[in-house]
Amino acid sequence: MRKRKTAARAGAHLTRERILAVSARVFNRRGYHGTTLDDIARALSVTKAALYYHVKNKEELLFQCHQLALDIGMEGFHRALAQPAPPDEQLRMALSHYIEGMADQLTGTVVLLEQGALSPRHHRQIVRGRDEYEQALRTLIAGGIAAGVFVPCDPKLVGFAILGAVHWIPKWYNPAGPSRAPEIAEAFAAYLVRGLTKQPSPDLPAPRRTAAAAERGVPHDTAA
Amino acid sequence: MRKRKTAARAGAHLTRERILAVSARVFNRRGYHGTTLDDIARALSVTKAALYYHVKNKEELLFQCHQLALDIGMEGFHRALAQPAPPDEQLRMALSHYIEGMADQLTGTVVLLEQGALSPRHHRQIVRGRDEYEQALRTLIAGGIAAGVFVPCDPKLVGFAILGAVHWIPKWYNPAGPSRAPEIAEAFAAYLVRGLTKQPSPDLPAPRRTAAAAERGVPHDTAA
DNA sequence: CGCGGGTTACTGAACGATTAGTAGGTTCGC
DNA sequence: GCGAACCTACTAATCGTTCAGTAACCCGCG
Repeated sequence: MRKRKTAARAGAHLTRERILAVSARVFNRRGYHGTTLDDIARALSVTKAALYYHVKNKEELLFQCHQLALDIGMEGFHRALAQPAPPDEQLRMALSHYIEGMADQLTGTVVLLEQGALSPRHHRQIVRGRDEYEQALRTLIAGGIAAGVFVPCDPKLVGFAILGAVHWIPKWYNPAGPSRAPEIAEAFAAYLVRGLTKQPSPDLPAPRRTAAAAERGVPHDTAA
Repeated sequence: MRKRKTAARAGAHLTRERILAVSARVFNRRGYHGTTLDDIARALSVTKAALYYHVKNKEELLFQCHQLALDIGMEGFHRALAQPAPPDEQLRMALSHYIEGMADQLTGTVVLLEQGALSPRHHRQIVRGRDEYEQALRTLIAGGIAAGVFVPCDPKLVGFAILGAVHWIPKWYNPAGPSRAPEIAEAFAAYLVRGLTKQPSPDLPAPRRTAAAAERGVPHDTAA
């Protein structure tokens, strides 16, 4: 796909993966336009010019982040739909995969956060991918309703609610915090699916300690 | 609070409210740093310098947006908690008020979207307000669990899920679109509360037409 | 009634800081 | 000694902010 040949050289600190992961984190924290290439370079302990050896420009960096996020999301969906399971179970799987992927690989990337940040060509491509993802989600929800598993509702609005909850995760997720990615994925998927299912499903995953003890929050973006 | 005396003059197109509402919309679309004062001025059909007659600077504009969003949120909570109603009904009221307020008054403002955009003083103030709001939400959820109305779960994580769903609304909400604010507020509140309640609550508000017909999406940030 | 000082609500132009992107040199492993 | 990987130092452009001016309007004074 790209010119990578013998890139895993000796002192090659800078891999495409590392650059993408760090960029995504900084983009999420400070916004695309609020992030300077020096910010990213500093987070990678290199200079700005070193980045330009690996990536074409800043916009391309953002594009790759979006593309990766979409790929993770779609992969989760395809896996879930391939399983012979009821819609609620499929939805739970798809969401769980997406959330874990976002948290682990990217520390999250927000899809199309800032309009006008991507070039028109890239914008179209990402919008197309995002629409596909949203369609898949709505179709799954509508199917669940038709099958009598889900409560009647507007799949579009509920889909937006689900995506909002998931896309917001990078805003508060702290890899060093008390909640690990799999735990979050499980809790979110359970809660978000439970709002749709007709049958009273089993209890949501409870916190490790008492519910009251969990009220102390992660400071999230306070601590930076 | 301000020096406004006879401001409702003849050609006074520019009111504080209008500036805030328009700024919030543009900030939400393009991000804080991605928004130039010329963008906002153009949306208001004035020049950039005219803005400086009404507001101190760009950062102050963002601060006011955040403050207004927090005020709307907290007001909804206080109203809901003042009612002698069970936790699920209180939560529904609080969320509904917040969502309608965001959509109507501001077309939404995203709380603390870009770190480092606010001055340290303003940042502290908004973080304090946001933490209060989150605490109120978690306390309400925890209370509902203790009262046996809500399913056992982690109030912190579920709270994040709810806030994410709500804060994401400005990203796709289109005042000219098919879904009006009260409808969205009702659907969201119902879905988000339903994921918590033990008793199988009545069906979610269904779309006006068939569920399948609603699958055609608003193009949202495609159309701009 | 008119006229003049004062205020409100802006405009256009400029400045200064920031920052994406570049040009060209340097180091290090093979 | 050669090229991959990186650095230092710069440029060009954007954008927040300031500032001097100005048109329209209000109010009191003669």
